[in-house]
Amino acid sequence: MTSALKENIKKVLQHQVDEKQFSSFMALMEEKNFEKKALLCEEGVVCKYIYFIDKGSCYSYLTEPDGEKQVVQFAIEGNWISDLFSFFSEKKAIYCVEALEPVNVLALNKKNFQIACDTIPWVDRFFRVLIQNAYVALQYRIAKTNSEEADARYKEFSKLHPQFIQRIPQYLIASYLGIKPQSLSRIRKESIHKA
Amino acid sequence: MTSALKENIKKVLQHQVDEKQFSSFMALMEEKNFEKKALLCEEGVVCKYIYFIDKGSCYSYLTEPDGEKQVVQFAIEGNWISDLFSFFSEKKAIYCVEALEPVNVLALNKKNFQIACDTIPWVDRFFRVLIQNAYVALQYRIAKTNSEEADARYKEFSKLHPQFIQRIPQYLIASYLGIKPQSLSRIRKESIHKA
DNA sequence: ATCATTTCTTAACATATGTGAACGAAATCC
DNA sequence: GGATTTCGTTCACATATGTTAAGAAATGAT
Repeated sequence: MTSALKENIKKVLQHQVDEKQFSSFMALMEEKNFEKKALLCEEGVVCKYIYFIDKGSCYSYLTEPDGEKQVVQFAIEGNWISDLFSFFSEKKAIYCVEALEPVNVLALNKKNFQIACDTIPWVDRFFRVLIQNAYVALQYRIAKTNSEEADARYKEFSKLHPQFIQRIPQYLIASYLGIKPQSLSRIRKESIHKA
Repeated sequence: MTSALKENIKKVLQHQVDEKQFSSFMALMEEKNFEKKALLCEEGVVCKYIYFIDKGSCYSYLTEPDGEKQVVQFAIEGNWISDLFSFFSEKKAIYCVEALEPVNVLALNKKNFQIACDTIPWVDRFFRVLIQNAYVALQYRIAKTNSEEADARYKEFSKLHPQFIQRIPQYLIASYLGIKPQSLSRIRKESIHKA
């Protein structure tokens, strides 16, 4: 259960971490399990944890005034997910995080997050780099969302996240790409013709 | 010259900072001036600084294979801007940052960034929160980009950044919103009719 | 297995945004 | 201050995506 997290830390920091320090970090995390469709964070409620996905998958979404769900992020094994604004500000969440499959996660609450940052040398830096990487990726995603048409965005998404294509319902991928399910269906059909 | 930065730090950290520590931080920054159209970062070149805008404005953009510029961020007095990926990884930048008006900035290079993080207690946290806030805002922006039509996006942008509307050419705002200048012109015309 | 629910596909039509071109206004350059 | 370029607007037409609706396919429950 711990090895995926260790790999993740190593990848983000680009170096190995001390075994004992890693154990202290692990000790601050709670193992939790959720059924499919369970909510890990809920809109309107303060989000108490940031989650590392050990097994399974989830996604976060915003609910529009008209009830539409707008998908913001997907997360599978090895990814982190939360409503960061809510977690850090302790204000009500604006996103929901929902399990797509049964999930096992390591959950870190804010008190333990603070303790980890204060007592384990690389933790502060780890989260800074983690968020930094996410920010950089998001900036690129928005540039592409604005400049490319839907078929190119889908093609890039498939290439970048082939695992997601397998495991995530198309109507959620459509939302993530900013189009309707019918449009994604059309795009997929056309891409088969061309290929 | 220093008061804008002090305000910025206070706002991000949500508390005052020690005067002496602030001076040490300031001492690590270089004052620089750029003419309109000058490049603060250039695609293909490692971006050596992160910039705090003291006076003037800039924007960052991606250049598409067909030569189109895709605007990613605007920055005016009190904002930070850079190609963060390039700055931290020391790899070639994928964005350009260009002055929209003559600008005065405080520029922080990577060596000094490290020194500041290592020697001034709140600096590490300051940059983490800064990036965190930017990440949260971007996530919201992409959700809206995907779910709202161009007229609503423009309306929200005007409301959120009235100063930008005054100072930034429309064709750049159009790019930022993911539409063509002609479409923005049409949207503006229609919004006058309705109002 | 059967039925109910959810997800995906297809089609005809509606609408928003893109494209190309023209023009004038404004800004910039000598 | 006049020449030149850049920017904003408008229009007619092209195209991508949305909408509505129906049914097929897949999934889940009993």
